[in-house]
Amino acid sequence: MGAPKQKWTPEEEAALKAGVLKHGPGKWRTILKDPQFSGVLYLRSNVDLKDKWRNMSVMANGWGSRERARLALKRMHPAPKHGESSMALSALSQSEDEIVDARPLAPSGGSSPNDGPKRSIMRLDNLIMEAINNLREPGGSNKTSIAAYIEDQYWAPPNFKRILSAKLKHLAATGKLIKMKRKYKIAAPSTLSERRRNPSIPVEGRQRISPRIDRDDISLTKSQIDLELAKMRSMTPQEAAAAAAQAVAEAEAAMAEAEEAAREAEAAEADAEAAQAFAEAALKTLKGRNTPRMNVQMVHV
DNA sequence: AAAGCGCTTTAAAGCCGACC
DNA sequence: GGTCGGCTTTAAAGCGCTTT
Repeated sequence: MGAPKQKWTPEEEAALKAGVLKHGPGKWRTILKDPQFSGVLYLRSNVDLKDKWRNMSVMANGWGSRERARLALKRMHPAPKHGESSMALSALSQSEDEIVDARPLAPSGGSSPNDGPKRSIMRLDNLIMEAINNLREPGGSNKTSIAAYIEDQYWAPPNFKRILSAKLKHLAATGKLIKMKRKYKIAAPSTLSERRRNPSIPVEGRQRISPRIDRDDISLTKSQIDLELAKMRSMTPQEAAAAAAQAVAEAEAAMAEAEEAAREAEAAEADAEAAQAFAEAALKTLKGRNTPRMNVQMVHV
């Protein structure tokens, strides 16, 4: 790894958001060539834009930073002491495990995801095995076909592909699946069939689950993004360019205000509680000042 | 050109022993 | 018992290469 990390500045992030609003996600080269954004993004490649957008999307889907997780944890379990922290974490991970592997995937056949306890506990591990089993593809099934099968049979969360990738990687690493040329085969079918006969057999021990997955219903939703993109598409190129430029300017101004608010909060650190209340109040003020479009963009400021 | 994947870097958090 | 400092672990973020 030769090149040092090049951290994204708020201006670059704002330009990226505006570029995606104007051209749509996936048009990274187009965004880079756009003179409106090239001045800010001249240090970035199309791949940089793709990666950053992926990370930002992850944040928007609720895969928050550790800071957010830590704050949430503090609110749930205020200042766990030495020796108590493991208890608090285990309680948290338990609920998350239920949510992550169980909640998002429920049968789609007209029934709601809350269709009763017997089908509420469906683990992604089992679904992957089921998909590979039922697809019966020679040489195994690739991630796309597995995802297609599960999405066809069950309701999947917006970030399902990413969850699936991580899970496939984990299963391959633990030897439950064999990966060959991007295709996955079940390594130990006997174990699976035994588990089917006796569903009480745990698939595996409690996994450490990231807190981000169960928050895909907060902040920016896909429908909101689609709505905004549809609005942009209905505009003339001039209107779109003007709106994007305004978005960049508003985002920069909002971020400057947020930074100022943070500085003021730090100055009030004599009382941590008071500082936190101040930051939240400042955030509300910022959100209130922005247009509806900006509210979408500023969700995870 | 875009997407996917795997790796490294970095920073924060946790752990633990030494010291007062 | 409390705290300080060093070490380890973990996960986000960024980069490079490969595949589609």
